[in-house]
Amino acid sequence: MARKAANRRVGITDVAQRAGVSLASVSRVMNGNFSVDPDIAARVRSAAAELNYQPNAVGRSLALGKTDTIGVVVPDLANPTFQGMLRGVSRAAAQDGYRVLIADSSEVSSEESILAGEARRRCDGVVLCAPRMNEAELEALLPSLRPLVLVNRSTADAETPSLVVDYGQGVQDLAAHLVELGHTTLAFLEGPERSASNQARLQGLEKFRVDNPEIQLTVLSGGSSFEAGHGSVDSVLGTGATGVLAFNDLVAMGLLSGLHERGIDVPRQISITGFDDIPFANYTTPPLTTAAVPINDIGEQAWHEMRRLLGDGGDEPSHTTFQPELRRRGSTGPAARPQ
Amino acid sequence: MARKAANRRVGITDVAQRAGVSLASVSRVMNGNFSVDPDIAARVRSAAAELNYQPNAVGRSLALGKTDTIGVVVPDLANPTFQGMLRGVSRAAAQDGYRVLIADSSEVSSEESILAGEARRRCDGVVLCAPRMNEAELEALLPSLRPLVLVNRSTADAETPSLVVDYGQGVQDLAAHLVELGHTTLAFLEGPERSASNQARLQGLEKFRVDNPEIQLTVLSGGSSFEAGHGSVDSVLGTGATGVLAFNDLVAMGLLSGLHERGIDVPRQISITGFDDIPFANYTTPPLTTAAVPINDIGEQAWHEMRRLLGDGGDEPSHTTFQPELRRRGSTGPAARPQ
DNA sequence: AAACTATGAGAAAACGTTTTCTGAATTAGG
DNA sequence: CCTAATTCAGAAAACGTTTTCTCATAGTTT
Repeated sequence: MARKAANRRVGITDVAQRAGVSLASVSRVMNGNFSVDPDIAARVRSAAAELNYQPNAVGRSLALGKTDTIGVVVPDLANPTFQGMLRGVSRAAAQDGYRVLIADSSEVSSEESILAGEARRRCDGVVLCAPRMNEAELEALLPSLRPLVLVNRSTADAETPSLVVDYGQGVQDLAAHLVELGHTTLAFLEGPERSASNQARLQGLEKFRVDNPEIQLTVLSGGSSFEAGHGSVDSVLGTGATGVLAFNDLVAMGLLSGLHERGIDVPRQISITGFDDIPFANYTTPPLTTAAVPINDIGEQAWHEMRRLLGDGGDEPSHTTFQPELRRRGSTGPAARPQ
Repeated sequence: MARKAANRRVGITDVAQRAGVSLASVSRVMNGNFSVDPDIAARVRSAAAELNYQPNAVGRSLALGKTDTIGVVVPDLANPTFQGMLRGVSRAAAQDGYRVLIADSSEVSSEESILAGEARRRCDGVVLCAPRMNEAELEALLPSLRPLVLVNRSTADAETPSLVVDYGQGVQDLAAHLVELGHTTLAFLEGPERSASNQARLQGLEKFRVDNPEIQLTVLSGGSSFEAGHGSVDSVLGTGATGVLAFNDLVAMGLLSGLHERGIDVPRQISITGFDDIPFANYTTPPLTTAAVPINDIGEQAWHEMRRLLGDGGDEPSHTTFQPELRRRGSTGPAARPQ
């Protein structure tokens, strides 16, 4: 059959021609902006329907100077935390008719700035979640990314809103919970060294040390994945700790699994805490005691900040801090009596 | 300070002016397309650098007639399966310099067609994952979405590539596995009735029934979430089945958790199988026996099909079927001897 | 040395919209 | 009944690029 013909996409011009009116009128009808003769409106509408006219978004964006799209940069799409954030942003933005372009830096922090820049050029704004990017680079990039909302990261610049989690407080709450249960020897399985949120946890633990000089606390290098936790069994056991603060739920689950394989009972012999309260933290055996981070809300808030930036920009940019909430579950229990 | 000034974004015109050349030359230099006098090139480059020129992607897209972006429509961003698919597409597309716009229909199937249409208008193509959309609607929508790649769904139209999973075979493999373990009374906890993949499973089980007339198989209505599984404990126990085929891993995990609360031992008293092999299926206690769906690969393949569609379109559109792979793990075991 | 061919820079058209501006018609007011 | 104000359709400019086309210049060839 004829395949070459009618190949060109139908544009506003075709509709105008068919309806016997001008481009301007078609545009007006389609956007319902100005009053236009009902007769013309009807003609345009039917012409558009007959031709199955779909307005071209790119042309529209160019004329309007906006894309109704924001970019979200995340370090790793496989990580439940960032998935949750993305989902929160996406749903909230959709409510206001905005779409989300994703940029997954695949944990390659050198890519982050490039991706963020590219996203910004295609979108009206960027939500940046780049825990590993160093401060100087971020500072330099900042102006060219605006409107920008930072997640899990703050900056000297007061103009850009940021949503951060009080990891320091959260880890102190978890440690206090363990102490309360009678644990006196703790270990912290730390995350990626350069990660901002890892630093925050370390600072929190420093404070904890000052407040609880009698408690022994060892810091172990680890990572942020299930595998990192799974591989840390030996070093954890080496410390003799009865309470382990894992960097996050993923690590805790890995550790849990590793200890299980060794026949070590959790929480009877060792108590474990996670961080984040990812959806599955509740479903491990035993369920994970953790510090819950309202990650969906954070994503939603990130959008709200962005919307403010895109709109009038009325109020001051806000710098919200979210307090993690302790969830006591089965993975922590009373310390075993020193035999 | 001066804030109103220098407000306008710097465009190609500014660069041309500063370098003392024409727009055309700037464009040529920026894209490195044609040979251009080294002296001019240098002038342009330094001008661009001084002004910190960032080419406007929308203008570029309009001129080029392409956005280097594809849309991905998923029913639920909270579902690990779709997360995996999205990630696969996103990473593969990024390799080829493409970006992904996400459209989360939040399980509202009436939104799917609208979202898909909107995504298409903003992008060069659409990867559609809409298990609930009815056949007629899909068929009607098809032409306006092209280039289109269907995931987990096929259509009469041979032109649009599709990536499907052989759920029928997978569920038969799982059932056979249970039979092999000595189970004679099975239950299938079905998913959303209208879901295409649920239908495929039911068909597979019909075949299984024919092949194994001696096995008793009850179909129970359920859902696709953890909660659905968790809430099905009673109806499952009511069937007296010793082997349960859950719609997917999420449902299986919910069921597992519910049975655990009731003090029912898995797999000693009841064996459970999932479907998909989501990342956490391996980390439950006991780990889930399941039919592994290579969801990341599917996403990657979806991109490859899309790339073909966007490119020369050389070969025939392919309709790939992925075979789930049985993963024997701890949640299934020998049937208890009838006392 | 003259004519012809590369080479490459600039002017202008194109992409598909929205919106300002212009001008004609219609209505209201004096 | 005529002028002024108002409404609304169409022409044209604008958004920011890329690319075709035109033309001048420099380089080759006879």
